[in-house]
Amino acid sequence: MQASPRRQPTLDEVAARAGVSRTAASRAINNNPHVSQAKRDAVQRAVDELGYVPNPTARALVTRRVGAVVLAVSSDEPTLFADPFFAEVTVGVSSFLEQTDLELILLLAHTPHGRDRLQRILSARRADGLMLMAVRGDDPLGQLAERTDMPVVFGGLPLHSTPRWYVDPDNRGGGRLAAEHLLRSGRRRIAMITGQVDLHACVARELGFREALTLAGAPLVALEVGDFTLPGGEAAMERLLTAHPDIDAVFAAGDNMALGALRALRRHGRGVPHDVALVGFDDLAGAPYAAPSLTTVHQPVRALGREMARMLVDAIDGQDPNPLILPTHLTVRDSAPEHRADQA
Amino acid sequence: MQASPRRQPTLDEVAARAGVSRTAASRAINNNPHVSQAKRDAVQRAVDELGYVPNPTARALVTRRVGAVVLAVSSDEPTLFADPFFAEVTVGVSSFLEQTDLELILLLAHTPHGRDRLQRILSARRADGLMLMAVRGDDPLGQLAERTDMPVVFGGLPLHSTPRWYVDPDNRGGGRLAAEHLLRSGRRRIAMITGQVDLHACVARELGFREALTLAGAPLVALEVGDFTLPGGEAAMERLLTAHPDIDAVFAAGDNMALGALRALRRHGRGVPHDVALVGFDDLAGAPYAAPSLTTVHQPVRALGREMARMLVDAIDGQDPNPLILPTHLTVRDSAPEHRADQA
DNA sequence: TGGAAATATGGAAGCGCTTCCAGTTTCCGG
DNA sequence: CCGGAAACTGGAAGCGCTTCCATATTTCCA
Repeated sequence: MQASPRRQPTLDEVAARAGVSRTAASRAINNNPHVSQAKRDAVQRAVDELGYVPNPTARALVTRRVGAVVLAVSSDEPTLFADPFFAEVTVGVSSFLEQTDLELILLLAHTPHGRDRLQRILSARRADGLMLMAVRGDDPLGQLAERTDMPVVFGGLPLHSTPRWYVDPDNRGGGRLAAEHLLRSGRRRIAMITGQVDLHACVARELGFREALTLAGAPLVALEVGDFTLPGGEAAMERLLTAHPDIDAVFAAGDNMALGALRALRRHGRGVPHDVALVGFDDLAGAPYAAPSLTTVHQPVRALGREMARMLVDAIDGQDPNPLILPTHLTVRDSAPEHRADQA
Repeated sequence: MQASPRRQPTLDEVAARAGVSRTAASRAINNNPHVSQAKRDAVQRAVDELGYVPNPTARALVTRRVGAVVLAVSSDEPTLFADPFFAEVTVGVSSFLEQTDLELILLLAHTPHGRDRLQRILSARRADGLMLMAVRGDDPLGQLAERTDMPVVFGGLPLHSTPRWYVDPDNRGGGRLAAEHLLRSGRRRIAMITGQVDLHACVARELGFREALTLAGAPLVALEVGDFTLPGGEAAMERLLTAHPDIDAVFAAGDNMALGALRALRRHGRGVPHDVALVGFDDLAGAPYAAPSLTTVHQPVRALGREMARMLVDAIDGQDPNPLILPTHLTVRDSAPEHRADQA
């Protein structure tokens, strides 16, 4: 390995030094079988001596493989990505890609201009594949993704269609778990705080939640809409408490909203879980640290990212991986214990 | 704009259609002055009709500009990036890059293999510039970054050297603010929870904190080491309470650690702020939602990312931007109010 | 009105790599 | 010792774009 030479050595120089043709050098470097061991060794030596590193751009030009994938998060508020949820997904994606030689291009498209950029990236084939997170019902990204011939993996289903490749947590099942748990612990005046209503995840969580309530013959006393943020959850809880002061349980479709709700409950002097039991969704890192610690539906966020990446890589390799639903489970903590008596 | 043609049109086809040479077409597209308006228009028309999008790879091959920058976060635990802090920085970076036509390559280098990848990216010039976050004292990335001839912007100073380009919050000043606040509110038995000791940010925060204590003639009763995580802060607080049950104030060098500490304090029945006042650092989104809400040193995290990106772009453009220290300020909330009496 | 200066133009040479294709060599069984 | 299969080898043709350079064309002022 040389100490940063002024100019990167090229394949030609490697070939010359190794005393082989450029073709042979290229083959040796790419493990193409049509080279003798002798040349292979000679090339290897030359590579080491020169500190040669193939120019990915030149390679991409001819192979038509860029060696990069895009993870796009579309939202109106730039803040969305700051949600630990996305960070965790990103970690998952990245941890899988680390095993490949694909790079991760992160695209936070929160303006029309940002979406244009994604559009351009797609039409210019600046990436080999695309992961799309949490597409809203009216998001043009959905159709945009359908039109490209680049493999696209959805993280979370879009609202109105079922794409070929997606990874989705079992939102419906998770919603059901939350309801069953609250019912089991004796709650009957149950409300819910959902997220953006045009997000499949919210619809599914609500659906599952309602399902279980209906099965038990319990009503959903009220439904308020938040936006997956702490202040959003807080405001929704405020509205809930104003309109229905007698509720004894709340299911928030996201931990952040649950944490926001917790604050509103605290301010209103409602004891959690004594007066009101609270269940979140996500099981983010902060959930055990809330006061009281948050009972929540756990979804494997990092695995979600990892599997999205794996699926995309498979798709790029010309396979046709199966869509994936990841299991959720309930993590019981203090904000909604098994039995009401535990806390009363 | 065509409906996704089987093959992307090339510059040659645009030129042919516009009835000009390829050279002229290229110039028209790149706003090179050496083209007549007439040809410019003709080319524009052809571009529109064909839905032509320049091939960035081919362009990069000749211009030697890749059109991408790397944001690298190096750490042993893959979890680090999941810290809302980094997510927020990323949002800042991304929001600036959105105005340019640079792409953001995210590299979470938490294994030796990950660092190799970064190394390869640098030597293969797969990016035009590099942003490096929170480099630890012994991190090989530091030297690696010095050896490359690609512009490198540091987010947070490295421990032992002062790079040419960096953006750093005023950690020392922030530490000072925390100490002054605690002293002002009448605390005297003060401890600190720092992060990794080979991180410049921690050293600087501690330095500032100690400075202000010394100036007031107050001792630093104890110092425990955490790792910027919730459990890390919790454990550090446990140790603190065991060894020094009489402390009446704690400064945690990060909000996550402060939140962890809060839990330990709660478990030990210590009232916050009545028995122990708690000050964090960062002012993450969750700080106002803790119970009690967290007094903390605010640092402009998103601005940090934005300025890193701006600085890098300037550096890539051949300018020599000045390093930047961003101001911090104290956000007073309930965990450490102005006056002890407020809460007693 | 005559050129010098300014402006426009396109041919051709690459950027660094992969890969087709047409040979050349090597290896064996007959 | 021969012929064909199998294994190598390297020349050359691009991938799609920018840009140098030499050549037109126009402009403008003395």
